[in-house]
Amino acid sequence: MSELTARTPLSEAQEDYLKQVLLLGSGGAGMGKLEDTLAVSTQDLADRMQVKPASVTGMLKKLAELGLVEYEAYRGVRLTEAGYKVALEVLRHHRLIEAYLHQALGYGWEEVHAEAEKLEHHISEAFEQRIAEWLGHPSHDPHGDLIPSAALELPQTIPNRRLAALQSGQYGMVARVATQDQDSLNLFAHLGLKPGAQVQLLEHIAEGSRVRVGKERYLLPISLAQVLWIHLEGDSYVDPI
Amino acid sequence: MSELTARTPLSEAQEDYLKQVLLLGSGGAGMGKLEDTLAVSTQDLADRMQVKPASVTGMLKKLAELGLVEYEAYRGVRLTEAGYKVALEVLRHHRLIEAYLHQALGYGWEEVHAEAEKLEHHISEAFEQRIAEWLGHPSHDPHGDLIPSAALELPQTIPNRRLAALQSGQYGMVARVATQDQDSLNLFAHLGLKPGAQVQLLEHIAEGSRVRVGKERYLLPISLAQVLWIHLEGDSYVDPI
DNA sequence: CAAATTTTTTAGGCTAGCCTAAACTTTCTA
DNA sequence: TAGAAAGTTTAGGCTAGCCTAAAAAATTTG
Repeated sequence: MSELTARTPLSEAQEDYLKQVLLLGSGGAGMGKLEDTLAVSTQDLADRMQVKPASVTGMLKKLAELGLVEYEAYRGVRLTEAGYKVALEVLRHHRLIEAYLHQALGYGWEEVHAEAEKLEHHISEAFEQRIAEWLGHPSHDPHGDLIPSAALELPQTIPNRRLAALQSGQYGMVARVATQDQDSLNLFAHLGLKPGAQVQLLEHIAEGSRVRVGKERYLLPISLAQVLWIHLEGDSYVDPI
Repeated sequence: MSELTARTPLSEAQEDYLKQVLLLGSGGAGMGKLEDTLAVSTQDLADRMQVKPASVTGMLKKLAELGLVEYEAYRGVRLTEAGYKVALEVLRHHRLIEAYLHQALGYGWEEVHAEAEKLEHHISEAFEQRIAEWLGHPSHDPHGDLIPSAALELPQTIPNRRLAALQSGQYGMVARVATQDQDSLNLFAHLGLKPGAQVQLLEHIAEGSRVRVGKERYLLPISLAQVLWIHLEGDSYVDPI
């Protein structure tokens, strides 16, 4: 209805806002269809964009005029079909770049986010295509996040669980490390907790979650246990201590 | 004397201005030491930057305050030591990216300029290092331009000659294709006139320069003959017609 | 060497995106 | 359900980088 499909190229800031509306609206979990997304509050956007709420309001009005979001005062914002496509495009760039840096240039999986964040707005479709081909059209980036397809669609996501929601004894495979905080990423990398790693929940205590990774046992603060998504495989007995 | 070595990160526009001061100040030829560069006029910069002279004046004043250029009203501008380093860094990024796109991702040598132009300001030192390593620390980009070393030094350049300055019968190897105009690049690529190609000058006529490339004969407009730099190898007889 | 031409500068404006402070809703809670 | 807290908007400002028009300086030329 309201899409002005007229394509004046978007600014970096505009693309970032759209991306964050998508990420915030999809909840922590996978990322369903557009219909499943939630409205996002100005405040949440302000936090993510490291910007004051007043600045967000201004940008949302602009994006609404462009037909990229539906914005209703005090009731949050959500993407239109057009805005959704833009957001997915940016996300595809980001995640393809991460995968490429990791696999082609030997970056550590915990290092790729920052570099991709800068590059995602500046690569051409040709570049996107070439690295996608080089990578063999991967479905996931090095953090375990889904990469939107070239047609800008997201495959259905397998339901995983946060480590914080596991029960004592359950184990599984790290499916996603859903944080962008560099310190957290470094810590996860140091502990070997990257996508694909086996991990077992020992117990939840007040300070966090005790886990076993290989022969090591660690205590993960709650905030970290919240961003580690586990693909469950079963239960098992664990030797005490 | 006047360098404020304080490193507030430069804007994209500032980096571009510095790069153009370097390129314009070095004349068409190689690119000597800083001492050998000429002062560059506001007008020339305006042409290159696709901007009005008044805008250039403003930027030059800012760069002068930052200690990156020496600027004297009506007498042009030249880089300071600090500005020279910045310009070389940008140039290194640009040319390494060109080489990488060509060699690692299969871009045509005539396609790489535009993509590199966008990326050069957005890559980290880590990225620079990794692609330089992947490439084996190349000395030239796909257009035959010198790549500044990691220490930001330029090796001495071998004296070549413009095609337009060759005499009938002389032949040699294309050393550099010194244009950024996409149409010209496409034409050169179409004719096989890329760095490394053998070419012979048949004769200069009013409309341009007649050349032989392999078994083909072409007429190059003067403007194109001016940007094709040839490494001379000798003379030889050519069949008429 | 003075007049014409070119180049450069000044002055005033514009847009994008951010800011703060203050004024407003709306929502939560006792 | 009233008052407090949270969230949102308005209004006015700032910087970067560009613009135009007109003034001023330098250079070229007859």
